[in-house]
Amino acid sequence: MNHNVYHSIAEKLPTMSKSHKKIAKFILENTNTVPFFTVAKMAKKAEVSEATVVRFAVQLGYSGYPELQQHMQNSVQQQLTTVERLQMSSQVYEGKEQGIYDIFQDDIENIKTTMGKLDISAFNNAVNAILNAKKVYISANRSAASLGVFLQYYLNIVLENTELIRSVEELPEQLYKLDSRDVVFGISFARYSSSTVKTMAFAKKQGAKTIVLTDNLLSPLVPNSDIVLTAASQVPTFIDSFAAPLSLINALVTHVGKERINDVDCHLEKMEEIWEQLGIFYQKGHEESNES
Amino acid sequence: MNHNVYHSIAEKLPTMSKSHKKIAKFILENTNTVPFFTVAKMAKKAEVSEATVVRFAVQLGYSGYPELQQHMQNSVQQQLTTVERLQMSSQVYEGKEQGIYDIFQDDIENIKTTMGKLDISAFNNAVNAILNAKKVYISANRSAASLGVFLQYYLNIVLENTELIRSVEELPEQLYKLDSRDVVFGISFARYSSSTVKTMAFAKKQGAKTIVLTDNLLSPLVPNSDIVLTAASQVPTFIDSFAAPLSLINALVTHVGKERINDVDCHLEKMEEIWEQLGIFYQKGHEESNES
DNA sequence: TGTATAATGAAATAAAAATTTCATAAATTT
DNA sequence: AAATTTATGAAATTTTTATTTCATTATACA
Repeated sequence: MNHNVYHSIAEKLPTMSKSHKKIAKFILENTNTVPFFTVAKMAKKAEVSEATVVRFAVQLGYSGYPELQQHMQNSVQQQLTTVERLQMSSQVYEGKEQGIYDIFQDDIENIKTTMGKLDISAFNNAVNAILNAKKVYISANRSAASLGVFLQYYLNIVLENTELIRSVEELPEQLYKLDSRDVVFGISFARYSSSTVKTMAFAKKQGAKTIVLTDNLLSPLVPNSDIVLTAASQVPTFIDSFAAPLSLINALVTHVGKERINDVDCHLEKMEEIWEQLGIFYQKGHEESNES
Repeated sequence: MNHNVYHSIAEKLPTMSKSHKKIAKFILENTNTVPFFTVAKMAKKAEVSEATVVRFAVQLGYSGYPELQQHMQNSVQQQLTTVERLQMSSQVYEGKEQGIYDIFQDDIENIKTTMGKLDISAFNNAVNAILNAKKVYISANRSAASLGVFLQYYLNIVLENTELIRSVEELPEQLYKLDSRDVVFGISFARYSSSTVKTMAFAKKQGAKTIVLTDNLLSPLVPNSDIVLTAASQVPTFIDSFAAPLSLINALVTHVGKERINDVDCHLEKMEEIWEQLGIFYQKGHEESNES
């Protein structure tokens, strides 16, 4: 168990006193700044006395505050060296860790590539098309379904008119009344799902506005689309990496949301009420209520 | 005016005395550790006296060593808190394009942060737990459902024993026979879904191995989990950004897959056949076959 | 509800860190 | 090379920071 400072704090959190919890919480929420704090500053920020801060450190098993601080500082230093090492990259790593970090590194590259190749006018067209749509249908299958779920969830919060199509089978019922005021958004990446390809072809034929998110312009989705967005998804393994496409979807949803800022605020408030009534989101304080 | 401490040190280096050069050089070569040093440590490391270290700080224009230290610490914090700064400052984006790129940039930062903070042993434990599981259940709701869908899709290709639980309602039927050889994988981020929290609490009580992917150690999922993985998801908008968590899931699936390399190959071959028969994936040449 | 126990903060004390002093040793100038 | 200036380190001093004490408040227990 290579428990670092923060893990051990988090672990002991439940058994801590009120003030100690305040300190623990503050530390865990500010891991980047806290290692620099003196006892006095820590006490002030966490709204407890200096004595309590010292007792906190001792209770965690350290000889005093300086020792706790030392451990937190090491954590920051490690963090930086890890990132730096990776930035420099090219260095050969030993063992398993290499592979883990490589995947993150690949995703960063994918996002950079996506950013670099982004067609801003296509992006803006997509935002406008979505904003003006009567209804937005999203077609995404297989692994890309995850992207579809994400896009649908947030677009629906903003627009309240978004639906997810999971396969061609359920397509006809949903889409037979499709017209030019609707938008169909297709998402598919290499080993393109034939279901999504067919859906887009159908949508196009019906005269709907079609947007696709895919990996490149050779994708079979392209011929049937009015607006093409591309995102990099290459990693040298058997899976697709969707970090970059997801980031692009983030940007898309954010910009649609920005245009609809007032509507969204209003809608979010309504949603808040409903969520609260249904207990959709976890609330502090209710935590131990159903335990012995 | 963007002169930070290190720039001004580098600038004045040529005019410095012997001992001061020693200090300056040491600082510039150890920007990550030096901000934590006391005068004494600094003196020892740079092989000069404490008095000289103090004089060095004064000569640079600071009131004393603590002020120099303060500036160096700010530098470290800035490195780490691009994301936080954005949240604080809530600067209004000017040009639209900048806003688009900022989102990608934030996601890159999120991935870097996630990478830096990754607990490798927790990661390896998660991989092993999944590999040894009789069955893997994934609990993910709301926006995090997208991550759940992705994880389930790929884990199922590798292991053939993965199921997605979408809400507590369908929980009892799936989980009543849960035992210690099963793994339950919970995914939830700020505004934690109470459904997922409850599911994890139940799983833990039943004695299953629990893994969670969440944003930090204060998450309500943590108390009910054996293995905790954290990923950054902060962007200064109304949505959660899942690029970093997704990247972490990529890494996880890849590593599980690597361990099962032979099984996976074999399984993928079988899947290929099935996919081909069902026409799941798009094939060149067949594209217009069922059109016009 | 009263009692025992634990937790807390203000202030005193101890410890550590930074700064200054001063004698000495390098440079620099003539 | 001698005189002057400048830089340096050991030790003393000052300042800052951490810890302990003790009276008070909050919490748990019976």
